[in-house]
Amino acid sequence: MKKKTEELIEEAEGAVVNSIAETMDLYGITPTTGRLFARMYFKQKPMTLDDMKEDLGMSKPSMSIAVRNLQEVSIVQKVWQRGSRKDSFLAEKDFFKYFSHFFGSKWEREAKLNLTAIEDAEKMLKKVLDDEESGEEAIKRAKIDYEQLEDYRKYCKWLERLSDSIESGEIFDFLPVEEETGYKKN
Amino acid sequence: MKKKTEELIEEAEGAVVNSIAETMDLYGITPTTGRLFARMYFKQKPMTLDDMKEDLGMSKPSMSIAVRNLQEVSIVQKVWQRGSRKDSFLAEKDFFKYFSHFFGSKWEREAKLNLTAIEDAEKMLKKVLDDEESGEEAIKRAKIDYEQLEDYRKYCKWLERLSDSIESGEIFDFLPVEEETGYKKN
DNA sequence: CATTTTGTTAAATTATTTCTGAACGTTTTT
DNA sequence: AAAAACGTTCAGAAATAATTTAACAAAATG
Repeated sequence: MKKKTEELIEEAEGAVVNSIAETMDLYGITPTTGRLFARMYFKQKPMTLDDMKEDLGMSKPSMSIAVRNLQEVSIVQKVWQRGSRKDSFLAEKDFFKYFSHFFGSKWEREAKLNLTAIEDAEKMLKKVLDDEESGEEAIKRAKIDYEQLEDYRKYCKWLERLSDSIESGEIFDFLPVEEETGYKKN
Repeated sequence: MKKKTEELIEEAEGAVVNSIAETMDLYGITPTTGRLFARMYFKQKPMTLDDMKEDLGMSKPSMSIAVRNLQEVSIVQKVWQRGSRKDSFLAEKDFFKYFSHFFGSKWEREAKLNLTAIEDAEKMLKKVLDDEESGEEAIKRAKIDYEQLEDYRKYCKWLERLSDSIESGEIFDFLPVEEETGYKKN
């Protein structure tokens, strides 16, 4: 029954593949990109575009795009394979690194984007506040907005620091990876 | 020039609205849902569906769905307004709470989903490993998968703890919200 | 240097999602 | 109790996004 056990393994992997793809979907990763990563996660050797194509039963351009998406969030790496002149790719197996890369880069980008928008907005609001001809209502509204944005700015700054401490691994000092389940340190 | 200052304020808010909507999009929040939240963020009073409809220039069903999405991640709340029998909604202005609710619930869901998939998969893999008739190759593969899944499980457990410490606010002990920029504590 | 291999881009098709007006069921008002 | 107001569901239309085939450009081979 060699066939049976192979099937069982495939089914086991399949369950996790579905789950990983579904959860990645929660964060805006498109389904096939998610599925590709999950499949790669179970491979012990680097995959070429042709491998992926065959594995997922999809076209090569689709795989090209999907793998690029994964590279962009640094959870898949291009590796060099002697002998083959095809590009080869390897998935990140350490989910802690996965987490760091994925959220680290997203938060960093989020913070940067919003900080510049906040700067722009605050400049305009200052103009309103400094303008003699601004109406009372406008002044009031501008003031409220400005203060709110200052709070928002603090959050963005915090996000940046969070991002740093994620990428540096510092966060694992605060929240260590426990060795085994069932034990509690305190 | 009262008109001018109003416009300037609108432009200021608009810049941040765009930025917020764009970053929410990064995490799988649909554009109009993101835009709705961002607009609500700048309102000092609760909004009704009709307010939203007018504010975004969209249909009421769209607003109904969008606001439901926002409620689901706990960044918008239904509030009671005396006098009106329409439902009123208020956006979360504290982005730290926003962060907690948003990622807290997502991570929790992610962990739960994957943990059950891992359990299922491990059961199947055990069957393969215990089966006398399993081929050598199958055994090897099952073993590797099993060990990998154990690592993955540790990550999911960690995610659960992270989620807890986020929702409890404990994380702010580790990474405090700094009062002002430019100062460093150490 | 011509030929083959490989990865990406472009255009067209297909599938999916989003949006709206209409219909519906509930609740409130009169 | 009838009428009006309100929020949601539904079906179809419109807009987006994903996928594929075909064409292309770059690089390696012989």
